Amino acid sequence: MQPVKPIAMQIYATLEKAVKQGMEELYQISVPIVEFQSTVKDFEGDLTIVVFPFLKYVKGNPIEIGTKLGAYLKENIKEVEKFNVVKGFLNISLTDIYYLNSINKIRAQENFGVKPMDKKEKSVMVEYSSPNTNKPLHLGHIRNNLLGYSVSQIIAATGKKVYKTQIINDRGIHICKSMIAWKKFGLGQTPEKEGLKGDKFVGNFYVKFDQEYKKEIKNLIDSGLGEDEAKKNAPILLEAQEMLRKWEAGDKDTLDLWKKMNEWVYEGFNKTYKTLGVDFDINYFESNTYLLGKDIVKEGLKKGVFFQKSDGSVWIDLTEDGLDEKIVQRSDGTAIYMTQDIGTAVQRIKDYTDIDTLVYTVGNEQDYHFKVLFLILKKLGFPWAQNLYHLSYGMVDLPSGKMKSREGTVVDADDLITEMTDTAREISQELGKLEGYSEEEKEKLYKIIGMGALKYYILKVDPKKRILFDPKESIDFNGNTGPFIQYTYARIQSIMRKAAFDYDKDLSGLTLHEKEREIIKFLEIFPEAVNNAAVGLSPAIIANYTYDLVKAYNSFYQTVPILGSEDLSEKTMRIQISGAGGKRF
RNA sequence: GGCCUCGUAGUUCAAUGGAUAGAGUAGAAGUUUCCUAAACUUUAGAUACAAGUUCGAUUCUUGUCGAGGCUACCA
Repeated sequence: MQPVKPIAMQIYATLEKAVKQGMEELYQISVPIVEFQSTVKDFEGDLTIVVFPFLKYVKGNPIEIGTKLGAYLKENIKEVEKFNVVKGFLNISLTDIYYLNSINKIRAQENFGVKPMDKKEKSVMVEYSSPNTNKPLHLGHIRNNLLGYSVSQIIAATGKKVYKTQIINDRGIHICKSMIAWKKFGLGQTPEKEGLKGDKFVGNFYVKFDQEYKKEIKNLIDSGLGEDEAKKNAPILLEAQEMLRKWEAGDKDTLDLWKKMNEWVYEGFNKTYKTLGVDFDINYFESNTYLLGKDIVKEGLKKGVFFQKSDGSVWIDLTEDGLDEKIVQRSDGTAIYMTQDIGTAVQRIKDYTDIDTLVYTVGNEQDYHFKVLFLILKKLGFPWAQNLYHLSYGMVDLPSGKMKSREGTVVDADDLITEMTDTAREISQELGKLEGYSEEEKEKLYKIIGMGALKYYILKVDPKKRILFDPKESIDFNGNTGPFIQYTYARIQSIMRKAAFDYDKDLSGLTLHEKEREIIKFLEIFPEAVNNAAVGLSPAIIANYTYDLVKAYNSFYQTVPILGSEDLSEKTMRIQISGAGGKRF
């Protein structure tokens, strides 16, 4: 697995310059780009220069060109120890001294040398989660939350300030349904009295509403009504709609109940967020934003970006961009989802003048919506409109098929978290790994391990791909998993505790094991991996990178025999490597 | 119908246009005087199909087949 190929980064610039100069001297041509890649195992060398592209500029045999170039590099660059040429590939071996210097430089750098993506230093706002307040979080939210939070962390690691936000869908018919059901069937009940998490408590009433609604429909049909008529005229639905009208009119009792039920839900959400390890800097509530955007529509109409149909509805024509016409305001003058999103984006830039980039973590079923949204904002002429990103992710499938709340095939977030922790407990006890810890410490560790497994399992997959999630079998603790990485990390820490050594020892004269060089190569490209992940909005890049590094480390310590304390050379080097790598897992 | 995304070992996932397509797991065979064996080593196993561009294609283009999504005056 090589999402980012291990290439000795620190010598890049030197080599690139030398190659260009070499081609100039040898063939009197200038090559604009030098292509590097890591040398494939089975061939000797650390990094490889691809000669083929040079054939565009100079006629000749790639092997001959490679050989001459290799000789030139060996002559002029002291870090080049030797070289060989296979077909059009010039493989270069670097000296141990180079790696030793490199690891020292890496150690000295803050954050392992991760550089900001660009120098503008504007901040970024990342939106994720965006739940409805009528039911608990599920597996889909877990992928959303982990992706959004992880991307926030990655961008922050590149030196930018990140604002994490969620937009909470706290208004609308769905919450009114829960409210009506509570009034009818649960008056006086509270989550505390029932011993339930607040979101579960409210979600149960949503389910109850649906049951009652179905019952009423059936009764109406039995009394001779058509199905569509019955669906529209079920008394409990009419009550919910009436409640929504009251809410919009600002009726005090309705608002009080609404606030109370939402508070219960938030309390439940916050517990889940805390366990997942995600948090937010700002919350936006739809009850505050759902009227936004209308003034912008008015302005856009004036500018001619939008047009009005005879019934008064407002549209934008995107046929030139290969899309359709899209409505942005209803004929009765009210806002729709799109209007609201336009307004909210503008509002966010107003609220936080230091941001110029918005990232939306939303499932790929809304690809079209965001394509349109971004296009509209561009046409409206906002300068930041070119920095809008939809972090689109695939659905989470179950072995039984798609998750459908109506069919009861939803995996509840809290249940899943509990199950992961339980599995971690079982396996740990079976292996007897945690003897000597207190019960409290053990429980804490089970949670860390279980959540590590879940997070890694979700994040290692390319966001845009669907995930097949088998709660029983898919989550493993062996192999390419979170616990495997955690375990390696723990071992590295253990070395750090046991071995004392001198970081400033003169390292000249040491020789390196082949696998040590491999590990150093990974450390060298760590900044690149982070930046790639930030640009691609893909934690999977870092997950896979980390796994490769950990695997290289494991392979190393199994291969190289432990030396006596009198022979510090190899041991010291190894400890330095693990020290540098340790902090980042 | 139109548009978008995805098709890689039995299975779950990798691979800036580069060399012999990598890992985990499941299968077969091994390793423990060793910083914690949740490990390591060996072995078998795949690019849906067909054209095209290229020195070179899992990657880019087109078509076919298959899976999913979007195509609301819902959010």
